[in-house]
Amino acid sequence: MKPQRANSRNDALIEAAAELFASQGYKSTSMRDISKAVGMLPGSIYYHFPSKDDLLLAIYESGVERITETLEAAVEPLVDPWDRLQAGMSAHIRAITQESAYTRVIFRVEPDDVPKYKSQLVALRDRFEAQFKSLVDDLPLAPWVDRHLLRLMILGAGNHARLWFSPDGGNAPEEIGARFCRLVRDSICN
Amino acid sequence: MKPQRANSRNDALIEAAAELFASQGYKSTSMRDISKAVGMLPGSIYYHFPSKDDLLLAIYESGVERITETLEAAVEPLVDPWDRLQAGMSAHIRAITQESAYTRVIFRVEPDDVPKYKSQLVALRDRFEAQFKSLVDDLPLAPWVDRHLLRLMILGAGNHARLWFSPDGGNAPEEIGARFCRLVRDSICN
Amino acid sequence: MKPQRANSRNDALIEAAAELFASQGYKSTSMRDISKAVGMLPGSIYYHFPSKDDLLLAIYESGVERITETLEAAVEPLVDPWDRLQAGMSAHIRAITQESAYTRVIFRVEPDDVPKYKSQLVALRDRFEAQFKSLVDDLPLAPWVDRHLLRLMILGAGNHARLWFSPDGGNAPEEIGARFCRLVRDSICN
Amino acid sequence: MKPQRANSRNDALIEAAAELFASQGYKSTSMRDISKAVGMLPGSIYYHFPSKDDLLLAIYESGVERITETLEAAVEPLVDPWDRLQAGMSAHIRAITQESAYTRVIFRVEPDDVPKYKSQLVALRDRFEAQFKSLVDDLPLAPWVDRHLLRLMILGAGNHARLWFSPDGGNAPEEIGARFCRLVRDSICN
DNA sequence: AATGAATGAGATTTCATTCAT
DNA sequence: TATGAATGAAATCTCATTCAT
Repeated sequence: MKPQRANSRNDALIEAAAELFASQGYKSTSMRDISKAVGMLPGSIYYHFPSKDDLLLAIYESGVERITETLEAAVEPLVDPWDRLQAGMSAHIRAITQESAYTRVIFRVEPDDVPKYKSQLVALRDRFEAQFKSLVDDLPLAPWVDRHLLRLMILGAGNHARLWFSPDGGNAPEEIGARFCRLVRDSICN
Repeated sequence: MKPQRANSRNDALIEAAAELFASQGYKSTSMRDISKAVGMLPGSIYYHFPSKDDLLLAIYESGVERITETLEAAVEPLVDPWDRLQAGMSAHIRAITQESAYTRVIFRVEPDDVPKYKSQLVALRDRFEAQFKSLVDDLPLAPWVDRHLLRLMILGAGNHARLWFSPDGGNAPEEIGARFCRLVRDSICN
Repeated sequence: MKPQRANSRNDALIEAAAELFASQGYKSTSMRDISKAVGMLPGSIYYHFPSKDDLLLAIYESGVERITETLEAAVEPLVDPWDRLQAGMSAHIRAITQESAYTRVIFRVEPDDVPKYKSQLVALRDRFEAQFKSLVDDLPLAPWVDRHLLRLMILGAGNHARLWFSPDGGNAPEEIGARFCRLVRDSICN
Repeated sequence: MKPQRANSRNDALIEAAAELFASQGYKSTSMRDISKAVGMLPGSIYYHFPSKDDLLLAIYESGVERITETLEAAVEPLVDPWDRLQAGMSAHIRAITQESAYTRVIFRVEPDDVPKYKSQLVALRDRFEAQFKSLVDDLPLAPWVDRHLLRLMILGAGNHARLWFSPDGGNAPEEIGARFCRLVRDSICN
């Protein structure tokens, strides 16, 4: 059984691409940028991936796999629905702000940017968002609450963190997740 | 009394560009696309705008002007802080989903896409977000509430609507705004 | 008799163009540059000149007229052939370095830049250079001297001043002309 | 032992560009012209040089290297200062009129044409001109002679040859150099 | 005499991709 | 596995020029 050695360049490549896609966007990142970051020539990338679009697809897939696993792992040991939601929100924010570039790419690059794989990318995003469905569905909520909209609000709030979160100053993702959760949960009125 | 006719082509141009930037993104929209949409040759655009970047900046400026005015108009006649927040959220969602392309561009195109004007674009985004600050600051809230984070949650929830809102099926922006507001305001626990 | 009023804009135009051609070169100067310098729109230039090439031709013609007149005026009152040469060299250097842009254009812009008028531009240059022919022919020279080559040396030395002459520091054109002349005339050996 | 074959296309490219810059000027030569001359597509040039400006800089550098080496080689075996000057002038004229296009470019294309590299181009020109300094400084001259001006005269005379030299009719560069030198050296008066 | 708007050709450059080695 | 060289299409932008008003 061959060790993962063969994939080592492959991994470096996809990782460098993820970093660049996450920070500059998909269209603004050229194959040359990626090749430079990983110390190859542009043409060499095509030994590993058939096209730039496929590179993105691979990153999306890796990213979603990671974020869903992370989320599942964070939520699984907990029982109380609110605890589970809070853990989920924290994991979401962490993934979007601190975790590897893979997860950041998912929210930085829009499926529209890659018509060829648009449906796949949308499906991958959905796969991630679906995890929140059960978290919200399990909550004991007042009957008037629109669970669908609640889920969208939570996701929006989390995704938005990508734009304002700063790792240095202030709070850790877990604290932000907790606070978000409490804002949603408790009556905030005076 | 000569009407603003002279500007009519200019307006058509910027509007077509806004529409394309909003739907395809900045990088994916070529000057050729824009020129075709408005019935010019690509080079002719440069009579009106010195560069593609400047075109985007103009759209951002127009867009922020519009959205801030819309928001101000929606909020101004109201007195009760929660009513004002709800009106603001509704206006936000409407601007992002239904209103002219100008406002949609602001949330579709990221400042990173245009390094030359990044700081200006960030400042324009900030100008819009600042409007929510007073709306949130005026709310009568429990002392434990982090108003800063509350504002970010509201903005995130609103911006996210861009990705899931469908004009045909379902609710109008105003209804979504109202529901979002209630989710935030009331205790949702059972 | 109509006053020169009608030509006033025309003159400003040609002068601005000369200034730009002299400092940036012909190809590097756009009609827009010229129009901006004179406070017109690019299209308006075409009321005065049928094309950019014609503008250059007019400048060349004006320039040669001026420089030949200046040279003639400098030389005419003198009788001694060496005095006349010295005066001619001084006038040449002054024209190339200090005088109006018209004369500077002649040596900055090469006929090759304007195929359409190449022969005319060459002829105009020649017209100027021809003036030196008689100056050199009148010199009392040793029989071994190649007057043709002497003229070319003198012209080359003078034209080259365009590249190193500095109006602030150092000598006036007249002093340079005198020194050049003496270098040629006197035995310079020790 | 592999020969420099890898560079052969590169050399062809730079050589073709030099030929075109020398004959048509920098601005009048398009990348398309160059690519056609060397049998590539325009975009392919950018594999070898990052920009047209860099192409010119490379040519300037090669050209100055060649001309300085040629000049040094011509002068080095000689001892008598006047012999050395004569050899230098001959080499200069040959380089400017007959030698490869590289050297002709240096005097055809002005640093002003490439603002980005203006200072470098000026420095390269200066490097060449500096060689004449020692040639002139070593001459046994009458005390009244301005060696600085003498050098400028010699350089001007030589550079000017670019405009009138004809390889077919008349004299070889060496003969012109010799005659120029004698004009400068001997008293030319009758 | 000049403007405002546009044209059409062409400029430089970028970029994903290919392919022989 | 990767390189070196190139392709071909398309991108942004420039520019001399035109023309109705």
